[in-house]
Amino acid sequence: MKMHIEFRHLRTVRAVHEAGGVARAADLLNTTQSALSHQIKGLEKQTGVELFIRKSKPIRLSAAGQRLLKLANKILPEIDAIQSEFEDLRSGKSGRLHIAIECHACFEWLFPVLEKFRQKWPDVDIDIKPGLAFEALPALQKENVDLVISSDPEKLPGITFTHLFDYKSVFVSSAKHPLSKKKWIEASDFTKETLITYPVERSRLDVFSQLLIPNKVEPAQIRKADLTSIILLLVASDRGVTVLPDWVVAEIRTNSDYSIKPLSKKGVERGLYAATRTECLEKPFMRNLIDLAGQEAGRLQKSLDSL
Amino acid sequence: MKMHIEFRHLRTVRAVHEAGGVARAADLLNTTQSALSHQIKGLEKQTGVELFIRKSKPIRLSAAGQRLLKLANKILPEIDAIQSEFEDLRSGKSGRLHIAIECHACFEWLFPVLEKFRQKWPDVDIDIKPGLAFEALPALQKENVDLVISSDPEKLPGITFTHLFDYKSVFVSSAKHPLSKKKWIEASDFTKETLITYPVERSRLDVFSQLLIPNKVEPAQIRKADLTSIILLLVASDRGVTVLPDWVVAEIRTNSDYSIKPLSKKGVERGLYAATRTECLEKPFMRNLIDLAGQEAGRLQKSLDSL
DNA sequence: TTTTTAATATGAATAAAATTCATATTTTTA
DNA sequence: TAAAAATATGAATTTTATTCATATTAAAAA
Repeated sequence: MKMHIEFRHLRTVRAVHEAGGVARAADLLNTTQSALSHQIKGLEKQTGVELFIRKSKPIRLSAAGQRLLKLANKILPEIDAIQSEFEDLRSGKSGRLHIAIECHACFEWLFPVLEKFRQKWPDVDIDIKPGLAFEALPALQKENVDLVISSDPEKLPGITFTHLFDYKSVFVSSAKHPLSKKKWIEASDFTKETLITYPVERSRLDVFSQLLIPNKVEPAQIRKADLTSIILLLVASDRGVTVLPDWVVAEIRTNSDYSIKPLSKKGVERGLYAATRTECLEKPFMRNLIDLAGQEAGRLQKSLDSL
Repeated sequence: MKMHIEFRHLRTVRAVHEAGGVARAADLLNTTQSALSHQIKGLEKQTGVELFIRKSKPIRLSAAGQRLLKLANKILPEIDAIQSEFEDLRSGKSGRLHIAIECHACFEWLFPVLEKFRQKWPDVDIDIKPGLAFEALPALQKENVDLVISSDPEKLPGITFTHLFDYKSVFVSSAKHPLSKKKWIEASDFTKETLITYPVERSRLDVFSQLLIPNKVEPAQIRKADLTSIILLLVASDRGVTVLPDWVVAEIRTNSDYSIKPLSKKGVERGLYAATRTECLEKPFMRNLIDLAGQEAGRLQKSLDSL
């Protein structure tokens, strides 16, 4: 008295209808006539309703049975569909790729990479999660995101950092700016300057973490801007100076309005990494994304060298 | 490796989501935490997909798990619905009432009965099956129909005939017709007449089965018409004569255009029966229909007597 | 941190259920 | 009416699901 309607029953009802009889349905379902007979009997007992008309010999569906058939035809394709979705997931054709970015400027090179990726893996659910730049790595561990772009590799259990490329952080000012006379820029040079940065915590800005904080220097003023193009516009009109990755400023290298100088005598060089859960590196689309990122990095590098 | 997705799994996924955790879901489903844990594990093995994120402690649905939840929310209400439909069927609140009518004129009194019935049993699927007047009883046995209105009760296994009412077959002609002079009409009176009948086999027309065939009389001409009102129209304009049940002609009794006479000296009296499969008499709606038919018959009888 | 507590996982035993086999019964057809 | 086809049934068997006892793991508290 506890049995429920199960998918098995729906399949049986459908098969009996389509094959026209229990015996033929049994062939269709690779089972025995007896099994189906017991099954139907059990279902009828459970529901308390006659599903088949037994007075005719290949048995036919009763009105109630037809109602059940209707349900079967509605429901069974749905699980077939989800099974095949799961098959895509398992084979790595589809999946989730939710990304957190620690480094704000990275949008610049990430978007073209994602555009290529999207065309190749249309079934992968791509998203960029805003607002968790600081807790990006815990979020990665907790499977809230699947990929973190970071400059600070750490030893974390279950997390793998894949090196993408290296870049230099460079100082940018207007060509008219007094500091443009110098060969390189030191921390102390910022004391009297307005520094324009992305609106994120200092710890995530190379100019602070690599230069100003270690040297305990505070700029005269700090001004924040979202977009790289706006930062550059402000710099061009001499409202302040900034520090950006070299591949960001590649496009303005030939522009005589700007002056670009290394930070400190030996330069500030940093690496960029893709952090993923180690097991996710198995997934073809994940490896492919990291490959594409590496290729894009190579392209950027070449465009820098050629200038 | 052969297990399928089952309703059980959908219920579990839904419960784990709603209760927020396996242990609480187990309470909800009146089972143990262990059972659900094994269940989930089996399902994940089957689909090859991680349905839950286990790194957080009340475990959460993964992207794939959410897909499954969506399916569960779509499918589970559907079986709940069908279960309650079946419950209605079992309790006799709903059901199928497909009717075959052997006697063509019976539409006249059946329609008002069905109208009352329909209001009382809105969930019963009523239909009148045309075209199987002759094989009505076999169709009843084979469960193609559920009720047959018949004048010829037979002893058949599994079939019960319930008497509804008796009626007389009466002769109708125009008032100007020569036969309207007679006290009653005999078979031989038809020899020179045009007889107007419903378009069905002779065996199903009382005038033939009860009078003309036994007396081996053939009318001069036969003309067929579908509707009682058309037959009466033709009779009024003296295009022929007809034979109808007394309750059909009740409404024209007071109309001086018509003459109504008994068939033969002692009259042709017949019974009308509701034939059903014996087990269907258990169903409340079936008994009620037969009751309603009896009441309607009583009403007809009264309207005859009062004239 | 370390400890404690809550939540989930697991293996073996048990319980439940579905399927098969052999055969009986019923319906249809020749 | 017999033969053939289709379905039903009971008991044995196999498969599957659940429980129990306990281990493991993640989160919360100290």
